[in-house]
Amino acid sequence: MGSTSESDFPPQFDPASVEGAMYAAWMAADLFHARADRSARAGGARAPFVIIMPPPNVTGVLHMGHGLNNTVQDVLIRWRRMAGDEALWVPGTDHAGIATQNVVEKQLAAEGLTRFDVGRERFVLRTREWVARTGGTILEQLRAIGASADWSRTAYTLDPGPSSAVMEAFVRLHEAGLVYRGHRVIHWCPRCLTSLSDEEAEHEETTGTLYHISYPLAEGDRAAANGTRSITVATTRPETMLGDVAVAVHPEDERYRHLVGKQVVLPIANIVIPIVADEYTDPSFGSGAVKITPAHDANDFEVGSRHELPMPVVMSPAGVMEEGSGAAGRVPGLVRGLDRFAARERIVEELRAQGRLEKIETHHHSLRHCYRCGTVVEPRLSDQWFVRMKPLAQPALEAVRAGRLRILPERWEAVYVNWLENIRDWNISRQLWWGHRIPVWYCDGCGTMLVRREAPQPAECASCGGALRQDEDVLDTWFSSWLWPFSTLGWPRTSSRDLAAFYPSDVLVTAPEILFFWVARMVMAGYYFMGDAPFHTVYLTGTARDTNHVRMQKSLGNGIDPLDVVQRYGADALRYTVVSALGLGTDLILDPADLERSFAPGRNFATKLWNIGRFLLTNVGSGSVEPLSAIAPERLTRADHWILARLDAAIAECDAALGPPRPDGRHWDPALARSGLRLSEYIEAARRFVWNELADWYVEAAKARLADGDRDVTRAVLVHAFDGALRLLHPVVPFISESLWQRLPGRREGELLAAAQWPRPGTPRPQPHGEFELAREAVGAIRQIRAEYDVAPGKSIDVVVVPASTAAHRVLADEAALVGRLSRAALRVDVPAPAETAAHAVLSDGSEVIVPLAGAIDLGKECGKLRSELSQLDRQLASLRARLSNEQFMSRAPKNVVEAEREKDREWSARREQLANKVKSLCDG
RNA sequence: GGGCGAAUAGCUCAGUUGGUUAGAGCGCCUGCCUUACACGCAGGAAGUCGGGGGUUCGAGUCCCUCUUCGCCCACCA
Repeated sequence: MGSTSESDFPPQFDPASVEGAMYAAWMAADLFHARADRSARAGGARAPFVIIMPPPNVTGVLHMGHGLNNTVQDVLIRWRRMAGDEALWVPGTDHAGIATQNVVEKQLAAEGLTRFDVGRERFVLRTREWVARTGGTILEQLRAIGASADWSRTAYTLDPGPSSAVMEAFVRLHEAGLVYRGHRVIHWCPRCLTSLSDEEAEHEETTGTLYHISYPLAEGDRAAANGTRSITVATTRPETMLGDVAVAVHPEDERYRHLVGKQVVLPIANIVIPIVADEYTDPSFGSGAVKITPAHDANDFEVGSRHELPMPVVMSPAGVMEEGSGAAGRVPGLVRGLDRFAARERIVEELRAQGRLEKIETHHHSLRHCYRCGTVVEPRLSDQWFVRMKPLAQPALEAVRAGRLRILPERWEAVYVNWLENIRDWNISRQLWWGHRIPVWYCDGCGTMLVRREAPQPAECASCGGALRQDEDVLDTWFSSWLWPFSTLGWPRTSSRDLAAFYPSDVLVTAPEILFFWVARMVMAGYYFMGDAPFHTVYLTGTARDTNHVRMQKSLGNGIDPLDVVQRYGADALRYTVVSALGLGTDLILDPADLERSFAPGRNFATKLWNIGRFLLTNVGSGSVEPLSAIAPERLTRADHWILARLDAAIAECDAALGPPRPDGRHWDPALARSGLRLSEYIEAARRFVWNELADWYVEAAKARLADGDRDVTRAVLVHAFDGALRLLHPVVPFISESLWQRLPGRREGELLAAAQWPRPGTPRPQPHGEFELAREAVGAIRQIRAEYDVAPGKSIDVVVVPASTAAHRVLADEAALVGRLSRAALRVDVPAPAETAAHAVLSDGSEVIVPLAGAIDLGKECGKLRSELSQLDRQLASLRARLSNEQFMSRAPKNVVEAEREKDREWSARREQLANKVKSLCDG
């Protein structure tokens, strides 16, 4: 590093040969490691800036969603690190209960085994080994995209620290009465063989069938029922009728009032059940009578409880028809042993045969599915552990309402609030083997229940000395996740320095899908256990989708492997492409079939940046460069002032787009709460500066001056401007920017851009740098004329400029050489021009550009062009003047708007006059 | 069923509290290997801002309505 010879500079950046070494250099400098003692909260001098990484599944592999998400986090962390914060990005992985267990079960299935064949202990061991072997791959992959996380703090949900946090949280909540054992109907996945939380049972619209079945009145009741022989119920799940314990009608439904208290015979099962009245029944739906199956429907469970009805379970955990608890004699041989869906068909057949099937209609409704495997969820009566959520939700709601916590894009705040307002208790026990085992023991002898957090497990019952048996279940994966913002920092050890120095964190970057699963629960846990929200900002990213806007998914084969992109175009190209496409709240649309095109923006930019550096560094050379501060302002040219002003503007735009890193105080100022985190705007401002301003104009202007002008000043300005650009760009394109920055003259040994200071605007430019704009405009006008009249690119032409004012005269005369060079023209100022054999253009200040092109000018065409320009200007002027002479506009519009319109009027008038004169002399003569 | 959001150039998106002639990237057309870059340079074409109505001196921006997409939530069997 540090050399600037041509041989170091192939025309294209070679990411493969640079990225690994660069990452190693950052690691060697320990740049990503945050120190608690430097945090202002622990006596240090720096504001902490903390991001807790959403822990990917430990066995996962990197996909585009991770690429997007972690790029955003890395950009923010690198930005704040440069800005002088003690920046901490905590990485980690999640044991992912069901997901991981499913994978290992699949491996077993390939060997013809189930987890029950190998037993709990060996299964857990095997899973642990597999995780040890393949886990953590994803964290390695994050390094490949440049993630600057603090790897010394890498956490894993099953590590001792986070595990003790889980036990501590469970026990504390239990002591507070917020964790309890509940007996009720929950969502059950017959494939995963576990209960699920409400959030894990996802709705999906489906077209189903509504079966109308007639239940005959019991023999003794027929006479008393005024001739009514049967009652019809409607159901989408006939197989559950075997578990029916009643038929319910609305208490005020005149059609059925006389039947309440009578009994019907449940077909197929041939059991007598009562007709009850319950307000739950909707008289307008179906027949107005509903079958009640308390063990297989959450609503029916409520009805059953109210009427103290039995609750027979007619299905096995795997969804096979069987006589479970309280269901003796209810499941006939006809369906026994059949899967629930096969049983449905068989029962429908049988009902039809018995003449009990009255009607079949299609019915649109939504069914719950397991979020891990997609299986239709079966409501099932069972005993589970729950967390009482209402008390926890209150502070989490308050946080958003009071502006202590903001969610971007803002519209998600309403979703968050709505969920918390209607929150229901959280089922946290899972009938799995992979996870944190519930710290509860039961004594079979005396029935005592023991809830313990201590590591040595209790051996025998304290009251009767009987043997203790630990609860078989594990906790929901999300029960460890919701503690993540503080369990990773050492909680519950209150002596943890990290906890004091880095909690609460700042920004949480994640996908909207887990707003409820994770984000809202983290806020609740933060308030309950730490007394403070875990972060002040939630940034919800969009989703990676293909060109048909279908979410990228491994199973659909429409994914993009970020590592593939890194290999082809480099990590910077990947990151730039992602960031530049990341408008707040917009999805990332990429074409998996055309990586070339999808990542062209990033690849093109990387090459361009590299070549700007290539030119600039080889021309500046390795000799010492004066710092800009040592150069007297009068030595600077218009172009120098201009590019320095543009740099300041770019810095200001980047800062504005990134926004305030944290609220000022405990609450977000409503005026600022929605600002910032506009990553695409930030990178666009930086791109525009380095490409469209520095490269397109200043570097071009500098070529001549490097050859025969004031070399030292030009070199100083080039280096200063490029240094500023690289600093602004570094968070997005860390590898290429660092690689170039290392070659800038004046670097001290070992100095790294990744640790360099984020740029600040310089002092305001003392000279009117805006004058350079007139020169740029002249260049543009001449280029336009050249293209229009097909002047050969190599051919130099004569150009005359007639300035509109003495100020314009001064500027254009000074810059004539530059304008000439940039437009391949011999430029003279203020010489009367030949009228007819020339092409004409009028600049915005009214100055006129005249290009004599003997023999090439089609006067008719030229006049047509000028006339159309004139008439367009006239139209605009007319509407402008209408506005200016409109009383209401003049009295109601704000002063600055009126003033701007007046200024516009002056400029346009000057230009209009010039144009009109030109048309008159050229065309009307 | 309830709630929310979106509709701007061929594609993906910007357009700040209503106020210049609605922008960018990719794609397209024309011409250029101008000794940093063809992954580039220069020039250019392309939008009745989804339809209709309204408020206003002024509407892509605010209101109503229709159409079409998307998202979240939901115990009507």
